[in-house]
Amino acid sequence: MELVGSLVRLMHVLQDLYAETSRPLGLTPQQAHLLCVLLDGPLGMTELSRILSIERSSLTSMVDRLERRSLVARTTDPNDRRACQIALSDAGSDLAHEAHNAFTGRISALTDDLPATHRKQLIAAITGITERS
Amino acid sequence: MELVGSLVRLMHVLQDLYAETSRPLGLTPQQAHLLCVLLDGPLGMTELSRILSIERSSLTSMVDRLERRSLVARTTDPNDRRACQIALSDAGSDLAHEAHNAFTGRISALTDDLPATHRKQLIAAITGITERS
DNA sequence: TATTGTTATACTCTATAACTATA
DNA sequence: TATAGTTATAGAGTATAACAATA
Repeated sequence: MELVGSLVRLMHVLQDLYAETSRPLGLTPQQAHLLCVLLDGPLGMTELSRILSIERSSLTSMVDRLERRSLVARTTDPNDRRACQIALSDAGSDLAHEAHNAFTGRISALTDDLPATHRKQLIAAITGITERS
Repeated sequence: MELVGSLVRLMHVLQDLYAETSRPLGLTPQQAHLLCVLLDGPLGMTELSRILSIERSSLTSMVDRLERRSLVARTTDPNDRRACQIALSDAGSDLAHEAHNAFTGRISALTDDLPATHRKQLIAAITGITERS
């Protein structure tokens, strides 16, 4: 099954690229991921932990570190006094956009020579894989 | 550029799957990766750190932990008294095969409904991407 | 001098278990 | 009772800088 090997190699290549791209921005890959997820809007801890596939207690310390750097802020949820919403600060939003653009640029450079038809097929195949997981 | 988003999602899906598969074997994803790399034969620290994309000092502690569990062993390099070779023990080899088979099974399950022609195209496209990195 | 690998140190990531406050 | 989030703790991953031994 050569496809499996290809996918695993691709995962590692993208992981390395993600790490190399995050580092010069002063972010770990996990921090970059968190910030980019928040680009779609604030989220509660439970929802964010689900999206990032980490325990809530692990997320607490990640958010602590990012909040100390004023990249995110916890705000209270008016509808549920137990809950909080994690939102990007202005600086966090800028950095998240910067990271997102950097990733996009780096990955585009790997794929920009694919003809449009192959590109469409590739998107369809990958989407099929990720939707089954 | 929708392709970039697809690739990033794929990376995260595969990372999660890799972690979920490693855990019940008592391995972190990084440890599983290390053991699987050694399936092709013993390697020196510098070469192994290059393959895993981590610093040699980080690798030292990883190998320490695996050696404490008797999954790998350091052997001296007869040609260079500075160097060592990291090799799988019998138990480490068994576990590496088990991990490899588990990954293969899980990823196959995501891709086994692709027709052979699409599969070939997908392998070609992915190989093109990874070879450029 | 250059290379191989290690040590020391400091952070970060992560999970488990126990906890508080609110629903 | 159940859920949202935190705290405490422990272990693992990682990088940087300095080092020892050998090439």
